Amino acid sequence: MAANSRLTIAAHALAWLALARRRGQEVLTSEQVAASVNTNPVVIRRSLGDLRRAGLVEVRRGAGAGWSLSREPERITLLEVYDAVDARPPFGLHRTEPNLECPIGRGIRPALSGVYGRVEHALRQELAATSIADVLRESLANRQEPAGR
Amino acid sequence: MAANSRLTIAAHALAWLALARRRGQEVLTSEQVAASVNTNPVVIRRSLGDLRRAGLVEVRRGAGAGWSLSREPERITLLEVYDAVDARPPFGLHRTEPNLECPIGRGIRPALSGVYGRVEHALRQELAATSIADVLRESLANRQEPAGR
DNA sequence: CCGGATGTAACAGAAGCTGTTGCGACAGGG
DNA sequence: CCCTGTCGCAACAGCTTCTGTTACATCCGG
Repeated sequence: MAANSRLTIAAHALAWLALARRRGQEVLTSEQVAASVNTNPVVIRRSLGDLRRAGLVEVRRGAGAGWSLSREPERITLLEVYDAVDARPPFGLHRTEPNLECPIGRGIRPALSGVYGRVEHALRQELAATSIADVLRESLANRQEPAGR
Repeated sequence: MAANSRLTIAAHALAWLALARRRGQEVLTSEQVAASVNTNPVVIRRSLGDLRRAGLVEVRRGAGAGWSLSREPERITLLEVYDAVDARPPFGLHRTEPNLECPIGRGIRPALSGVYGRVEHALRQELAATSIADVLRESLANRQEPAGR
């Protein structure tokens, strides 16, 4: 499973920030977020750094520093997160140029680019339909009760 | 560009087989296909082997061996090719389990699975809308004339 | 049988992602 | 003014995946 988990990590961090905000805690440190995602704080700083450059979160430095959402979670879509983390597109073209002497080799790349463009568009539409608030709500609805307690 | 070019390679090979069939040449060797894709014949055999297991192409062994389409290119969709080559899904979940003590960590995975499932569904619908015959037609339409001749 | 082509294993190189360490930069509090 | 906690970022290792390559066994039409 070496697939892209960047979008997952970023969405997790944002949902956690959204929940903290709702609970009245304005900022979280990268270490606090990392504790929930179960990874290294530097990984979280990298991810939140992408989101900061995209204007989705804000950071305060110095003592008492931490991260907070730039706007309400209802107005942050997964599409924005997807663009912010710069995930790799699902399909790539030939990594070496096809043989241009061949009629297929000559025209296949624009042909597939068209198809892949439509796929990407459909993917983006789906991501745009879900907000961080939706993710947060779904997460809270889906949490199972602790097994034996 | 380490992205998945498997679908691209397979679609290229199939379009080439479709064109050869239209021209009256029933079978092509992996070497002939590799010459158009501009890669190693073993790469093509791997790819076409996937397609053979999915029933999209047939292979004849022995002398005069080679590959041919199992059915008309109009009836082979890119979705079938996608399933045959077993490309990786665009998004992956956490590679380490999130912290289950945290309300987000507990419910985020099913929440994101739902979103990712909808994305995958949209992607599949787009791929199902394009056939190898479409790819062939688009390729022939898009080939640019040789620069100076 | 022979020859040409496939099937498949094994390996190397390149690239990407994650995790980790280390250190400089920054700012609020004492 | 310094101290301390936190971020920013570079660098590196480990892992995995993908592609390309070589090598060799297997198959089967002529």
